[in-house]
Amino acid sequence: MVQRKFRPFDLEALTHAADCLRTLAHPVRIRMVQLLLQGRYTVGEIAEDCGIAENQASEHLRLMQRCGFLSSQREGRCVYYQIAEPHLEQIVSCIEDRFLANPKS
Amino acid sequence: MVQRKFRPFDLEALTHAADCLRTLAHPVRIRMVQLLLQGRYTVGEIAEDCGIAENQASEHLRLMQRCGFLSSQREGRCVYYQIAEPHLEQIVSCIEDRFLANPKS
DNA sequence: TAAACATATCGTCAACTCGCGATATTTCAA
DNA sequence: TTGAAATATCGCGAGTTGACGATATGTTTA
Repeated sequence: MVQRKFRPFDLEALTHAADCLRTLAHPVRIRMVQLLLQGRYTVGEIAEDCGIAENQASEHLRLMQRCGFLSSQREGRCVYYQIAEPHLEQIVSCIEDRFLANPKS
Repeated sequence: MVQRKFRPFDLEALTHAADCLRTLAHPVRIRMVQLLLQGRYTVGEIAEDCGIAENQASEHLRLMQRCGFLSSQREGRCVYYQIAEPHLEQIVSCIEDRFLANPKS
């Protein structure tokens, strides 16, 4: 019976949320997160899965790392990326439920 | 023990999901959805809550209506907007959990 | 019908995004 | 130490987004 209190208009928090959402709002980046929810992968593996060039993959990954979604470690020549933001699973799950589950308009 | 089957790369579905996400990825539009989750409101009321001009509010509302998030009816001079996509509550709830609950970086 | 109100649309401009080729950096192997 | 592999960064150009003032449309009241 907890009435969700209606938040004040916190422009800064809303802007931060919007920035992070926008970071996710790209077909390739959603795909990358789906892949990385399965485990850690190198830039090359991710690029191949998404069918894009390595430099583009690197750029997308950098954006998502910058807003805290991903982290990376270098191992030898390769750099492994992985999910760093635990809420991503829930968020992507919502998106899958609505947009990627059963093809509806 | 259901291993979530790893989806094929469906560019069209991913693009649609990304388009809709991008529609939500704006501080004012997130706020509008939060407000409309409480009930239906007119353009003027929404504009005032968000602290923006009516024409801008109208534009934001149009974008969200176009991708199926909102619907509207005219009643007299006023136009009422409301949530049309049931999944929005869940999605915004995820976003609030992560970004709007307790102020963390 | 004219004026006022509520909303919608248009045009413009600055800012940002994306893809892409070129180049740089880091690491390993020969 | 030279070259190749893996990744990152840069610069450009086309396209998109957002804010905003101006104008248009639809509705009610005088």
